Amino acid sequence: MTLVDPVLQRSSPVPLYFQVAQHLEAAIERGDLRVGDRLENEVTLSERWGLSRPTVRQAIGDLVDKGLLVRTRGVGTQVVRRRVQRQVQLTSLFEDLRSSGQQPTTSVLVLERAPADDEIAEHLGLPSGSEVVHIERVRRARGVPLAVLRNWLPVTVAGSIERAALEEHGLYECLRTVGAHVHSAQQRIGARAASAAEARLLEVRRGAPLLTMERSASDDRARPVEWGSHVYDARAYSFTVNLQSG
Amino acid sequence: MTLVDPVLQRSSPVPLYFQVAQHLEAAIERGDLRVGDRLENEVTLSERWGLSRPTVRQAIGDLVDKGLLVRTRGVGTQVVRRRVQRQVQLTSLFEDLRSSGQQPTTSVLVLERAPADDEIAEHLGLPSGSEVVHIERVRRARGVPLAVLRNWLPVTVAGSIERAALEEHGLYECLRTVGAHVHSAQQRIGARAASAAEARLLEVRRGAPLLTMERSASDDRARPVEWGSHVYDARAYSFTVNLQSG
DNA sequence: TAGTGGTCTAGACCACATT
DNA sequence: ATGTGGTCTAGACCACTAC
Repeated sequence: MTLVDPVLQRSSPVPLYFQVAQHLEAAIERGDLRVGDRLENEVTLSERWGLSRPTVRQAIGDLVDKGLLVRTRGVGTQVVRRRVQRQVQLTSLFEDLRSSGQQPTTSVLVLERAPADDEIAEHLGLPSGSEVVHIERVRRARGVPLAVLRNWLPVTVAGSIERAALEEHGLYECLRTVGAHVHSAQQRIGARAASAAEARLLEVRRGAPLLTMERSASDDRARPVEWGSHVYDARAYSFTVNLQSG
Repeated sequence: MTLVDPVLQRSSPVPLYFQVAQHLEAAIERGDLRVGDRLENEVTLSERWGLSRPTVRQAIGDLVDKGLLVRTRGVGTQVVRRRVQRQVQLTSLFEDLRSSGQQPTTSVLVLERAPADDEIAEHLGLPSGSEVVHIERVRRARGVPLAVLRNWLPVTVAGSIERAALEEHGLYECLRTVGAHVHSAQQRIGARAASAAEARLLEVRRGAPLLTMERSASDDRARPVEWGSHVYDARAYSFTVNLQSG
């Protein structure tokens, strides 16, 4: 037995199944349970830990959903991955530089209220011509521009966002501090040649390959929160997408 | 009450919670339940349908995971989306043409066994120089080439794949018929300028923007199944990525 | 205060994979 | 034949939201 029993706190507000899931996830992360290892069966675990089987099952089920475990009827439960993978990650020179201690920067070109044109209004589910917050930013590393980020948000959501916050933190971080929680987003990733204006902003030649991303984001009541249209220098950025059971 | 009761078949091998989930999903899809509508509470539903509350809860939970419903404690369960969204979808001229009745084609340039170079061997978790299956295909619509798809697979997985199958069906479809089930995949999406060779194959000018995708796929025991490196004409393809609770 | 979902129990029987 | 996960029941109490 390499798996230590969890220390369960029944008085804690943290649900028991969650405590168990955290314990198992930590054991996998630490390497106590390795890829390919089998867990003991659910009945044995629940008896040893003094829990009902459904409670243990819920914990295991959560880790299955996270992609760390697989259950096979008649066989058992096995570890298949050591770490949780994020669904989508923008792997960028910008983040690499930040984590390696260098200081990339974000400068805000535009932060204004303006009437929405038809396309923006449609994306945000607002009447055409409604006032919206329009943000335009440039990301630079060592002074070299790498990305141009353009966003439009309902005034009700982003009316109080400040320029200084946007230069220090990501947009979603700013939205959280204002109480807007993004629940789901749809992104469209493509590529195209740089227009003259984009080439000027990004200091690349006209026609250079750019990675593009358009995004619609909504809160948990399906209300539109943000629409964005971003372009990235293709040499500096790529997207990583992780899929399961496809 | 706009929601019709489900017809439950207790003798069916289909689980009750799944029958309920299908019934709710169909009602949402049909529009009987619209975005914003609230379900009756779980206790009432389970009593009316002659099921235990956990069974009804599991059905609702599955649709929450699919992103169709949201549950809020003290409030209730609401519809937030009408259709299930696929996690990642390659939206392409190719698929558009197929669904509009036109006939796009896939031609197999290469289907061979060859020793893996270091990079391929690493991606497939094999010793360097191991024999692998190497596939190279071109996708065309109306005779115009739109994508070049290059894949490498372990011989144990793809040893019996045939040229004709690859010209008729997608790679993953072929893998399923051979008993290889892809469980998870990691994709890296980027952009770059077309090399001379790529420009020739895709009939674009050298330096034209291409959308690129590299993919590692594994089965449910975390064994590598496939590694692929694809390039797409950026005018014809884009990726759609759907995120939740991010 | 009333009503909702969130958590938990202690069983039961079944389907499937392995031996 | 055995052991595993898959499904299901009939309750219980709690935490949160809205009024």
